[in-house]
Amino acid sequence: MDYNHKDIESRWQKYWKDNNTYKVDIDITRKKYYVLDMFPYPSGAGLHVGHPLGYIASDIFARYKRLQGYNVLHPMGYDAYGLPAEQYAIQTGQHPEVTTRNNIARYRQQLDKIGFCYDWSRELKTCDPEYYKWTQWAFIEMFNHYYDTQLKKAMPIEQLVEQIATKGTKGLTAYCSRELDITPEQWASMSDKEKSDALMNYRIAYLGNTMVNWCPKLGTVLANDEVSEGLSIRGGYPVEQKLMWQWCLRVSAYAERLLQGLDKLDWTESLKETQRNWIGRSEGAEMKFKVADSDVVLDIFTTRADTVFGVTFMVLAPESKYVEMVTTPEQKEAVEEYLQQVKKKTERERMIDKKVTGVFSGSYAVNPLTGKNIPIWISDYVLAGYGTGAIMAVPAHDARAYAFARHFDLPVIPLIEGADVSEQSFDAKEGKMINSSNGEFSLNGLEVKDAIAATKKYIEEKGIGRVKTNYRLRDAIFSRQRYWGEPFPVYYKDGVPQMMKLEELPLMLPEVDAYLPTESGEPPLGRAKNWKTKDGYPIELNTMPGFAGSSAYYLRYTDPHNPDALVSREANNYWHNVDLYIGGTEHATGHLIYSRFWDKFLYDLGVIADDEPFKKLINQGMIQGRSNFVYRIKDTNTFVSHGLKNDYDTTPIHVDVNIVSNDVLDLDKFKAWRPEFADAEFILEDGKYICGYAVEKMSKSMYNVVNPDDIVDRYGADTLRLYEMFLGPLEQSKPWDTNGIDGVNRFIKKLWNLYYKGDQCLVDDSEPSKRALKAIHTLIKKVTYDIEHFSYNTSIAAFMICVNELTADKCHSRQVLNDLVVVLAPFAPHVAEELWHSALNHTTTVVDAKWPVHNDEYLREDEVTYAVSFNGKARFNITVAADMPQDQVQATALADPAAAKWLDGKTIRKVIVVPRKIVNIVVA
RNA sequence: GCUCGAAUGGUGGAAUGGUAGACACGAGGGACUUAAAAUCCCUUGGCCAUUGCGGCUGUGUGGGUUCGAGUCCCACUUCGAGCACCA
Repeated sequence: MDYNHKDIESRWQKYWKDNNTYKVDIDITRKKYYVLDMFPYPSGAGLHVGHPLGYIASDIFARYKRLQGYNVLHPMGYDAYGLPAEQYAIQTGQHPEVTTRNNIARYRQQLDKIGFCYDWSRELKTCDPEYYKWTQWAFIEMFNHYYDTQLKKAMPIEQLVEQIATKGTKGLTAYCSRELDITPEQWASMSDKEKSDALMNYRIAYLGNTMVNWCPKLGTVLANDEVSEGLSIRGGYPVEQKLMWQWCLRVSAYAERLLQGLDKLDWTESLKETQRNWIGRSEGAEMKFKVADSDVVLDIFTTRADTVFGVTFMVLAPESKYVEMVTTPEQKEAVEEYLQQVKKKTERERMIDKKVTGVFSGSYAVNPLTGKNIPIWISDYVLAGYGTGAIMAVPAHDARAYAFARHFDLPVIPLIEGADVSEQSFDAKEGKMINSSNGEFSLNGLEVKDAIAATKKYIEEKGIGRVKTNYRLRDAIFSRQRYWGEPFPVYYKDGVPQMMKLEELPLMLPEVDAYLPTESGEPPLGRAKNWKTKDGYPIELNTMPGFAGSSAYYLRYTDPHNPDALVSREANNYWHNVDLYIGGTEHATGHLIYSRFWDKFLYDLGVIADDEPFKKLINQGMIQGRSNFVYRIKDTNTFVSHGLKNDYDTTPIHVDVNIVSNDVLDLDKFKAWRPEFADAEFILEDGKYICGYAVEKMSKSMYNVVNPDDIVDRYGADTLRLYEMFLGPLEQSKPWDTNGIDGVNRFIKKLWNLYYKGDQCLVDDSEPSKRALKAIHTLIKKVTYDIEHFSYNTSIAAFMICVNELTADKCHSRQVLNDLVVVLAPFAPHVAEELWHSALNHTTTVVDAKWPVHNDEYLREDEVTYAVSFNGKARFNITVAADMPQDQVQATALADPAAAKWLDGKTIRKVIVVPRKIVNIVVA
């Protein structure tokens, strides 16, 4: 029989399913290995060939590990909550659950065709109440904990309450939004509402009145990672800053641990760097500047404490709380006008508009080192959300302050020797300090680095300031004004938020009559009937954001049906965290930060055993589209082939890549493609119509989407799997080009035809030749190494070489095929399984076989050819016994008649023998 | 602007500091076939030679280290990614 992928693949997929071949359970006799893919959001468009790239890579690794004897957990599920389903629901009125369910069914169908070894009994969906019960639970736990800066971990809020009640807030070691000053007596007399408000300063999940990214078009707030350059990532709509009451997660409390944790992770440097940037640790000092003739003290943050002597003005963010305190009556009108002006601008306008704007507050601050008065300005170039929202401006050594000073004609005092500040500021942190002395304390002559340290020490001693580390990482805004998300397990009693009890969970997402905000502007849940507790208290109307459900899903897979816990201790102790995580880099500052945060929190609670979720992470590259073009001659219906298009005035038109093969257009299919092309005419070259091409994003509108189903149908899943891996290095982005798939398809056919001639199976028990043994053991060695290093493309090249060798050797040895099939099984499981049973007559599945170990014995050569070179230039070859010692190789090379020509009386300075490669003779 | 990564044939891409271009696509030539498809064989970085062996050159640019550099170091160019009024 000829190789028939349809028959083989459907048969084995059914077998695996019927026999639960890939179901795994805790087995303490075997070591575990956990391989995870970033689960997909099931979009309406289905999978294109780019999606399975990472899944195939992880599947290969999972199968490999299993063959090596590990108990491999390899699950799959769906990130089912999300905006597209909701927007579709708004347009059509169809319940998002219905569209989500349909999309999931289609995804599953597509995935099943590719032959993955997922344990589907562990499948999960984030919108499943049995799952989101534990998302809600984690939120409640976050509400009930604070972050202790001394112990560096989350602690129960009751402990904090007790401390405040007995000792007040003085000396608390709790990470907080702002420092409070409450005595035990005051605490005792506070109302429930006041206490609740106070505690919101400490809770890890808290209700905060914070500046948020509000996207009017989407009608919801967005997290920082969902916004780029002032536009929403989804949709690209403008985002404005707005003060709103929102649920937040105190991710910033974990900034240092999130940063430190990166060091021990096996992730790519670039991804770790991205996270480091995002966390944005910066060491500096917080300093106090008294306001002249007032009790107000400005706290500012600076990384350049050394430049205090050059401060010529102060700047406050327009949103800063200080603005009100320092504005003088004379300046009130001007300040208010400026604040109005700033407010009108969107975040994006504020960023794009590089014009220097600002207004004088009327007040002066006192430089703590010089005692001089310096004006306090207000400008939107200072951000309210970073540091203290107030800065000391040193125009000589900061570009933004310089621009500001020049615009408003403020003085510039250079502090570094030789720095020319007549045209621009000198921002570099190097050079010797000048102009920096007040008689008592001097930095003059010091290097910048030493000056920073000296100043920090001095201001701490004098109580003017303190060393402070700031982070750019902000708390995560956790509320979304949407329908299709997890409801908050929160209700309000006299305006005080209360958490539901665990036994009341899951709090099910209610039905609504429409998915839009209510007329009064409440979120869609405002439409739900009886959205209150049984005691009649109103329930929170916001829902949770997308990252809520994806933050701990990897834990749930290890114990997916547990009704009593997110994950049992037993399951967690066995499966631990993810050994290998594969997914796109687009989640670098979103999911991968939140998940680490969530994990660390659960670790603090003692619920799980590891303080990092993903030990090793591989980012597969994006598969881009490869679009094809036809060239229509202007105002005609005639199309000219790519090579001749320059002779005409043409317009390029995208053409469906599925009717193009090797850039040659199928003319009949083109005419049938769209009615307006039915009577198209063509100008051909060499009898063919050659299309142009370009690499673009894979998308419907470019007609360059390739559906994996079509590939599987035509070539088979094994070919698809091999080809996706053969395209290039896993981590690299590359365009999908169906040209070339014939190569790997031919490989499978060659393999098949090596062992089958018609119906006759050629496998025999003959002793394999030396050549065959060398071929197969080279393969085993190479593939083992390559899988460990995720270099799948070179593995596949190794398979091709091996099969070519075996074909040339006419090797039908059972022993050789046995090893070949096992190492092939991770890559092309269906054809491997078929050969395993039909050709080798095994009764177990290849899945349970044992990974072979290569034997160096077979790789050893009898003779080795060395290239003999003189001064690095290759001249001739010598062939000697493989085990000849190096000095003899040298002697042989020098004694060769060909050497005489090059030696020719010259002095030999050195002879270098590189084992099995080169003999280099250095002559002078 | 700062940080990170990349640059190799017509194309995708191989090369622990050791004969650059594995493997595959495409292209050209040939075999089989009435023909096509499929399959198989040969050639395929460039230039020169091709009655022979072969010779020269070549991994974005310019330097350096080394017996020897695609690989290491320095400077530059281009492209990609991340961050970006973060004080």
